[in-house]
Amino acid sequence: MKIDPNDAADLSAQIAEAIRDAIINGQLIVDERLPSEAELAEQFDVSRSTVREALKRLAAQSLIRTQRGAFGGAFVNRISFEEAHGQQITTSTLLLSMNAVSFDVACDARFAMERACAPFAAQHRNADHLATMRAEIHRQSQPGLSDESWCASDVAFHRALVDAADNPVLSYQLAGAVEAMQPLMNMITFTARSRERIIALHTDITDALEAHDSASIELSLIELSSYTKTLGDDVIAAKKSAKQKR
Amino acid sequence: MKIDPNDAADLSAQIAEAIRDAIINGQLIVDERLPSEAELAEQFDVSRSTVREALKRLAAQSLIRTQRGAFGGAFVNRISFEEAHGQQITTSTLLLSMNAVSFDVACDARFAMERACAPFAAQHRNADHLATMRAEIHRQSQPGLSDESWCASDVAFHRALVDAADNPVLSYQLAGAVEAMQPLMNMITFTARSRERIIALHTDITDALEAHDSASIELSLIELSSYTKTLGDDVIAAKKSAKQKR
DNA sequence: GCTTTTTAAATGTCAGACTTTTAAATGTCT
DNA sequence: AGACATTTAAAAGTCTGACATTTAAAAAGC
Repeated sequence: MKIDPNDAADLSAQIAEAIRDAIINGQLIVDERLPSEAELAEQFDVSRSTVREALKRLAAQSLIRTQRGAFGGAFVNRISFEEAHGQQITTSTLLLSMNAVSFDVACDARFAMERACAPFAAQHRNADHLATMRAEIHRQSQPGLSDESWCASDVAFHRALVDAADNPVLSYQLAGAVEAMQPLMNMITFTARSRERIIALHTDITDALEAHDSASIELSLIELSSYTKTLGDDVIAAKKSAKQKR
Repeated sequence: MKIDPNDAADLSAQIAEAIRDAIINGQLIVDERLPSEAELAEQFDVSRSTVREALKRLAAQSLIRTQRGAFGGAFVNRISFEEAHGQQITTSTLLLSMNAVSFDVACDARFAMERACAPFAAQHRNADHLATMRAEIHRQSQPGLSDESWCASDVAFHRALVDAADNPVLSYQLAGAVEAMQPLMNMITFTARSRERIIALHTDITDALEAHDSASIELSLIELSSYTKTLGDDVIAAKKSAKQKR
């Protein structure tokens, strides 16, 4: 593990990179303890503060965890799906909010990926998934449900659909995309009529899932996608005309 | 921006979280300059080192960038698709290598997401995408191509297919998954016969893409997925029997 | 043999100094 | 007046050394 003296980057960034590389190509294995900060400082010939900044960088990416006290130190972290999922959400959310991604593009991506789950979900769904989805549909039917609760229930419904695919890799990717879309979805005010339409599609999806009918799930998702895009575009159009009036 | 004195976490983690939250709910906007390290230290009533550790955490997630010199400082970063993509690859790669994800599960996820691109790719593909894909097929046909070059060409081919969908959100998610699968794909030794089969499927995909025939693309991808899984399973079976002999 | 106390190693935090980088401000020359 | 060189100040980057806190093992006490 060496650092390049010609590299223009900061020392702490170089050290973080060296350690990250060592983890990625397996020179450091999961749960292995790194040398102490003092030892690393000596190895890299830098001060302890510099080593610490490097370690904080790695900790921010869940590559290591630190433990205080005797026999503590920095350990290579086994990154869990949950942690990776959390990072995905943060990154995707910011990406969408900062890059003027159009509602349609985000919506297309989200439902396309969800559609990708359909065949697996149709195959692996169990009673729990169906029960969750029906429960969320029931909640969505309650009159007087706030927009916020509606959106939360919508996420829960789709999350159950994704989880039904029983593929952690897909779940992690998808759930990230679904949640990242939430801020955009929250712009939409769901009227009673639009809710009714969405609930009908949710019911279709759940029925098709119960019948192991992947093709029907996909069809309903396509409809749901285009309907959602319509709603989103309406909101945007309304905003634009309000701006022109001013 | 306050920190909770009852929070058990480290100060630098708390400060990083406070600033991250401020960025996410838009209290700090893109390209806005944060107070200097000295000012932040005073605001949060901690030492400069602690502030610096917090800032390094944020820098590791591309949430801020720092610039030295007068009128430098820490600025809220507009996270680009490319950066997000890079983080995705690191995270996904580690996730797969550390969590004993089965080849089949990873393969399913990868091709499912790729299949999700098919309708959009069929619609938006242009001559460039087709040319890239045909060029990669040509490269793949060269006898004596190393396994490494074969895999690189395979990635380039699928990347072109994904890019043809013309949806940056999909590209970013997909390309991450495809590249994260590479270490697993590299375990496979591609024989002349298996290469021939894959090239035939690549050709089918490209032809279907040219014909705007989304359904055929999906069919070929399903075949490619199951064929890839067969190859992977063979490798795993061979390893197992070799182990038993020992 | 169990409980309590001690101890040492490690991270977390702080204060202060010095170095390097950078862009604006100032000065100088034509 | 404009172009170029120099100065300067602000800010991040780094280093040193100290102290606080946490923690688990080791030692002591019963």
